[in-house]
Amino acid sequence: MSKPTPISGFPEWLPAQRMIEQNVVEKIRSTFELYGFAPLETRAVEPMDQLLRKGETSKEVYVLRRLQEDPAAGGGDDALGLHFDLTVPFARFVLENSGKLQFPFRRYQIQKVWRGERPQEGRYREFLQADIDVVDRDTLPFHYDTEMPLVIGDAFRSLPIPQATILVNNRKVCEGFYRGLGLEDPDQVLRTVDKLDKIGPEKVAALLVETAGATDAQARACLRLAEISTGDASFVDAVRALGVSNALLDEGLEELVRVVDAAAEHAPGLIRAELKIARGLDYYTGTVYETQLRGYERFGSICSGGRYENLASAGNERFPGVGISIGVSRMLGLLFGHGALSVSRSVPTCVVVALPHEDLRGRCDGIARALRSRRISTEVAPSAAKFGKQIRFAERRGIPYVWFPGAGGEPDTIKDIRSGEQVEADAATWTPPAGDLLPEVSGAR
RNA sequence: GUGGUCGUAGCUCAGCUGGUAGAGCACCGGGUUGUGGUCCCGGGGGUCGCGGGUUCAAGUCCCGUCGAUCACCCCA
Repeated sequence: MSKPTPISGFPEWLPAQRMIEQNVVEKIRSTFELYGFAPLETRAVEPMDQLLRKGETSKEVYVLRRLQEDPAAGGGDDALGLHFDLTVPFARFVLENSGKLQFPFRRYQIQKVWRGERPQEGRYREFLQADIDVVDRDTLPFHYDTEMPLVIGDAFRSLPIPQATILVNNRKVCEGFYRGLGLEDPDQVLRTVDKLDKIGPEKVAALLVETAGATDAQARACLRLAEISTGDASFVDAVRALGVSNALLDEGLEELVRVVDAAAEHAPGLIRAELKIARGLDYYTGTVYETQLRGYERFGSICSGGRYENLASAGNERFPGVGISIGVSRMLGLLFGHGALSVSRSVPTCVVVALPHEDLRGRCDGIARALRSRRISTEVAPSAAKFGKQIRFAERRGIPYVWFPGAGGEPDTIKDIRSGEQVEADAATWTPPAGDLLPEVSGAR
């Protein structure tokens, strides 16, 4: 049998990286809970018609099929697919369980999702997302739109990663502006303007004239709007200066100001109003978020979301929501790729108990048990090799301490192999410095 | 899903116009007969991503495929 090879787009981390991931996820999770988001996990699969309810994303959905299956039965409305985000399954869950939930309902979900896209650095087919959403019945107060970035800001500040900037826009601003200009197809304009960074203003203007029925003047105005980017509420003056008036535009500006002002008060420097960002998903109706990491701008957003007015609705019931999702795998993949994250050791072990002789394994196991009973991660050396080798066993793994059972009635000793310092110790009482108890994750090298 | 670039030891790479694989680091052993990291000596390890083709002969040329990466699409 030949050597197995990776499957494109399905990353597998080494233990050291997995420890970083677990550490990062735990910090994100605790931040979410600090804000009162309740834990939720939904199944990995959804009926295809649920997944395809919004937008034409069908080509990226992985379909579930049994090996022994009647070919004629596949592909119906009841076919199953792996979820490609956590918002759509959540919307379904809310509709299904609305009678058992209290509203406004705020929950977090940290789960794998799957997309059949072509992988690249930081883009995978199987990846982890950490998502928060708030939904309410009929209407959802706007202040939740201002809260989302603050939660994310706190989560990111708890991690040893480069500075994150959340870019915010509001679809009402764009749509209102375009309509105020007299453009009939705001969605088409939005899609075109979204290409600004890739193809440049000249080509966008030409495309607007070509595909969205814009005049040269209208196209120029759209570009002027897209240029606006401010860290405070001054974007309003910049928009007003373009001389377009429209009720929806006014509403959008007012909302966007509230988001920016809230961040200015609680998390200065976290947010920029960036009027060119659009977001691909078509269920967003108001606020939209994207997030860049300093130094990693070219890799795009590692955390995005927005306001959706109609995603969770069935019959008379309607549950508008707002949410944002951290692309954990994407973020880690990028940082790993640039050597920007490290752990103090490659295993959880804090202490290796040296084994002087195989006959003493029982005594060494006892020492390990005593340490473990006080939550100190301990393993006993694999074999009674020379002490030099046993120390090297620990060193290779970054394990900071080696415990030496005392011979012939001598007291035990413990050696910090980083400093070489070795002192007497009692397994019933010895405790490592707080910083050595668990592996420490840090940024850069 | 479409197109481009790349793919030699665990890692970084060398291998000229085709002549059946090499270095540094890492790893293992010994010097140092039970306390590592330096130094010296020695050693193991490669179906040259995989499969097919051209050729007397392919790591080297051709085709396919898988993987990585980039652009498009889309997006975490």
